Amino acid sequence: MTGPHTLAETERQVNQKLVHKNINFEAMAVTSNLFRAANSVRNHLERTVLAKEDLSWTAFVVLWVTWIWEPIETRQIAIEGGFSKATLTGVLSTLEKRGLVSRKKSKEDGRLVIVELTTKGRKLMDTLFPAFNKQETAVANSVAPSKQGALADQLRAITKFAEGNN
Amino acid sequence: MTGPHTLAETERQVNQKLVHKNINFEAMAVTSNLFRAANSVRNHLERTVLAKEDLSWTAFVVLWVTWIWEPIETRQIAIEGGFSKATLTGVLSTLEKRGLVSRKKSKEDGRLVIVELTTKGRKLMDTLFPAFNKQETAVANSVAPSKQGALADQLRAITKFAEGNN
DNA sequence: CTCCGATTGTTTGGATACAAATCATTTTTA
DNA sequence: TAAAAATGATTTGTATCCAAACAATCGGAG
Repeated sequence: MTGPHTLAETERQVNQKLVHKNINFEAMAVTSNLFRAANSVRNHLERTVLAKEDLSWTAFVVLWVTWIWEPIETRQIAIEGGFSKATLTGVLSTLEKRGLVSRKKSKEDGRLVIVELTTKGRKLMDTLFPAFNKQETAVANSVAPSKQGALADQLRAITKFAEGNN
Repeated sequence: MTGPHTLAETERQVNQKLVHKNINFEAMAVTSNLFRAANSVRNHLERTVLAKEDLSWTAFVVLWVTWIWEPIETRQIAIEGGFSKATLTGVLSTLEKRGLVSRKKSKEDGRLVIVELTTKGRKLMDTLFPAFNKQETAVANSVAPSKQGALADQLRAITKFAEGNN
């Protein structure tokens, strides 16, 4: 009977439930739309770009970071990509099995593992990233190009705050 | 030796690697900062608000949606919360075991399951959500209050585009 | 030199999420 | 009305991710 609610309906209901509770609605709108946007964009990019190469989101991020920085130490990939060392180990093994990256031990420090793209991996990124960026462009153009720089700045500010350990 | 890179270093390296490839850097900045921001905010809220109640992110979203709309059908919780029915089934079972929500079959349609908060669940949300919203406010105030409405609008526009099946 | 603590990558165990198959119920079709 | 299709929640199997424990290595302090 009651189908999914429109955004407007939801906001009305939320208001009615919370109006007497001294809630900051504008802040709520910022964060909830932040999550919605990030999820939908990720799904969009996975669907339109990554699916046909059978790459998970994290696998793509690993390839991307490696592409930019290679040769790169694994710990740095994890930091740059924003996931744990444990996750990285698994993803790297998969990518290595598929012949897209190579691991080798560091000569200066036997604890470190150095990662590079293989020729195959580099060739993949040479075509994959432009396609990815084309979709990024389409997504970003949902807001006027003249406003995109400011939007990125605001998101940076939010990240900076949230990463400070409050 | 090479520590984690600053944002500025990363951008310089990316530019150098891609400058000859006709890449839209501004669009790239929008999406990458969107993901960074969403992740860090989610971690921040989990750490500062949800951890002490031992609630996962999804569990909190389920409680929130139910709180606003109860009594509510499960399929609607899944749509509103943005996750699959399968995921919801598991989370609901956990929350039910902890005495925070109750399930009952619909009388009009035996396939449907109706969810409500228990008194305990309602009491939890009465204190938990204001605390949550306080952190949302702190996060949102990373950008000037006068700009927050526009930011939310831009994020809505991005979501709308990315959800259209292109 | 030799311990001892720190650092790094991997393994292990458990949580989370989803697609596909399944079961129960309702609605539609003939 | 009886069979078939559709709908909804759950179960099952699988993939992803992380924290904590672990093994290997490094760098000092004595």
